[in-house]
Amino acid sequence: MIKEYFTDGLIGLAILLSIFRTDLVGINNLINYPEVQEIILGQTVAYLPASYNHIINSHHPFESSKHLELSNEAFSAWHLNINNLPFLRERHRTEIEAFLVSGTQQNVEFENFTGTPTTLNVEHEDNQIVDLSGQNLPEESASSYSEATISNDNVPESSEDTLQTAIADTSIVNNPFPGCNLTKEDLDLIDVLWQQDVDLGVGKEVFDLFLRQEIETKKEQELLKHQEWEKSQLQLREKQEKERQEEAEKWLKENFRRDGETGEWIRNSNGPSSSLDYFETDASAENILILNYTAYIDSFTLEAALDYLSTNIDHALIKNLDISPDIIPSYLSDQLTDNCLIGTPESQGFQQSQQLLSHQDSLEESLNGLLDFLSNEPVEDNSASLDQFGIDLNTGNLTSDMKLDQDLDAQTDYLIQNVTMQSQEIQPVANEMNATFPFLSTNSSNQMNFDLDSLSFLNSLATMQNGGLDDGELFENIPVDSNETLLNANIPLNESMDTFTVLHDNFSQSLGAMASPSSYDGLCDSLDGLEGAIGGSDLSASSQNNITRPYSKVNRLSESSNDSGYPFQSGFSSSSPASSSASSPAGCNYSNISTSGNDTEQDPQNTQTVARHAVAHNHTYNTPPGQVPREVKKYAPKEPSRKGPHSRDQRRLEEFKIPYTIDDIIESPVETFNEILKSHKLSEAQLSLIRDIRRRGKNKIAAQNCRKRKVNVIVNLSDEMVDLEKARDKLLKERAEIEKETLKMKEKFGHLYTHIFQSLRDEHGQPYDPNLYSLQQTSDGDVLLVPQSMNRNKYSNSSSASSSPTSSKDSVNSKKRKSFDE
DNA sequence: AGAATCTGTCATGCC
DNA sequence: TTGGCATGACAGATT
Repeated sequence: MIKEYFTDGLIGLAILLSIFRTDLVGINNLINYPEVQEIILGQTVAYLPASYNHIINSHHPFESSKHLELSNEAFSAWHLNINNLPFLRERHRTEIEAFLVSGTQQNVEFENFTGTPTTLNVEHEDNQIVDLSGQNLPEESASSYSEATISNDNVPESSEDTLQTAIADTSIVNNPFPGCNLTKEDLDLIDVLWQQDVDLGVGKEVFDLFLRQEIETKKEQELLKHQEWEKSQLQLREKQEKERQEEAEKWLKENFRRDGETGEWIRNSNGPSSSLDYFETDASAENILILNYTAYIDSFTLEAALDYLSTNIDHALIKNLDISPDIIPSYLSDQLTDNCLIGTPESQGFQQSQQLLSHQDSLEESLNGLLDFLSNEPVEDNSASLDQFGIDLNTGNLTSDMKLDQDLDAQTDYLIQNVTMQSQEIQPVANEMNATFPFLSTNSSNQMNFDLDSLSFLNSLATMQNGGLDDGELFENIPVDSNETLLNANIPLNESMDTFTVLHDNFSQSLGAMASPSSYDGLCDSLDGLEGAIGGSDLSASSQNNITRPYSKVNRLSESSNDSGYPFQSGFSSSSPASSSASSPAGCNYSNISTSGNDTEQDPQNTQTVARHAVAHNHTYNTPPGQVPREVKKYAPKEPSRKGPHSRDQRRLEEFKIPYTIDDIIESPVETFNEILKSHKLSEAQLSLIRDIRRRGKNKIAAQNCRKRKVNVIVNLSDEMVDLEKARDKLLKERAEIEKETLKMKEKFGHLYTHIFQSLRDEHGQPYDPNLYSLQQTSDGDVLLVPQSMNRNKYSNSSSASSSPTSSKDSVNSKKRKSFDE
């Protein structure tokens, strides 16, 4: 009877606590371990798992759902608050449901004895029920419970003397805890607590150690099962990701060729892909599409998402995706029919979508529809689901949390998939791009009303892709220090080129996305080169620049490696005019000399093509990590004036009348070189000179390669550092949000705790003294009113009790004894 | 003139 | 053992 007085309050408290626990479980599975639970929730040694739910369900499935708010206004408000917390809604979509078990004739005695038992369930998104009242008890346990109930019912309530006698008399004969080694003191303690009408939240039978061990074993088994399931899911995801990457890699290889030296991906000039041709020949508009895709997504509001889906998704595309129209929310389907199939102009569609939005019951409903739609999409690793758009349920906005530099991987994955898919279609790629990303289309004037004429640099890019762009032109239009990657979609993109400077950091990623995720590094690498080429990118066909343009260190490195190839593969073919002239004594021209054909990183077959398309990096290797490389000093393009050993060697070669150039000596394979040494009668001095020349030449190339590698390492580390800094910032932000939510929940918990505790009354109708009692929750979610003496015992024994479950159990017994003594 | 940078060379270790 | 590569260190050239 008294318990009925505060049952709902307890339920509320239990739910609240359970929510905390549920959330923690979501954060990390380690939380499930009892030891961790103890750390987080406090010791559970004094707590006893309840088993109302399963016991009653297994024997008396007469529970009826009951809204808790019906019986407690405060809880009602709280319940609503909890449900409306974005913290919960965003992460778990947790629903809170409580069941009040209604008694029947079969268990009315039970109710009389323990008050109204309650079971609390927190139902998760995946329909997994977290039962707050205990685990799945084995059938025997339930039977045991029933027996215990009946047995205890024989004991008159509130009759201490009779109870003592009864227990004393029946403790051996009718031991309610078969297999239990509880001492008489333990049993006495339990009964004293009963008589005090202190709700232990459990029946006496749960003191059965054997039963509790079984429960714990079962719990561990479930945990293991869950972990295995997660593992298999992870493997499945990895497998899918791998397949997707392989496909993308295949596509990339069909259309690109990797520069053996720089690792950059160079487009095949005669590649078979129509999509690439599309990108190139129709370049300006489509590259703009990619860029604006990222820009648009960045500030994608929910309204915009709905608008996009409702106005622009083509049924043809849906067919391609093998999506049944049935799975599309009806309102979307209607809109699709109206706008796409019937061909409503997009501007009109936009208005209609606005009306549509206004006709929705709520933004939330719209969102659910969207989520359903996206979740049914067969492209499983479609990472562009709205979940990743940082949807704020409170505002309906896709928040700017989705920083391009952090989530772009996911977005570009989405983009890549579609691009890849489109490349296989018969239709012109442009049409499909418009179908897939209509908001990127230049026709989507209602959304992105930019002016193509202002995007001249992209035209320049297209030109560059065709190999015709001088290295300086592109970046004169692109300020390179645009570190800010967030872009507000409200920025009118047609204003000026300045708008696109903000996009610059995303530029490489977007283009990388055009290729494939697996090629992302390669393309990004090359585009990083674009990005960092402050001193002018090196398109290595810089022979045309040697006179008119200054060249940097990068130039020199690239020239020596990219231009050369390996001209001596067939021996001393180097008496070719080019080589000879390059290495003539008068022309110790480092910018033209072909000395680095031995570069192991390059693909000799493609060297010439690579040289035309290669984009050099700004490898200012003295720049400390994290620091923007300062402008590369431009060396005068004049002929090297110094009279280094190279020219001296050439002169000595002539003096010795050795009919080979320095390049011949350096570049020839070992076999050929040895044959030359043998075939000519050379003096020791001549041989020594030739060997020295070869050794120095080889070492020079090695040094150049070594320096390039060093620069690359530094650049990569710098990039990595930037990424890590961004990741750190993101995590810090997340932590701050979580702490904020936690604080909020703690506050609510405090209020609720106070409310419930003040509502409790003892058998005399007096409130419990907060100094003597406290409410605590077990690891199973049960809420107990625990005398402070037990707390003190618990804390005094905490160091030894928390080490293992076994010691916890031992400590339970000792505490019970102590409490009994008191 | 001096600092910063680039580049070739040497020495050394490793394969 | 030899040749080649990688790399630190150094010095001269260049800006």
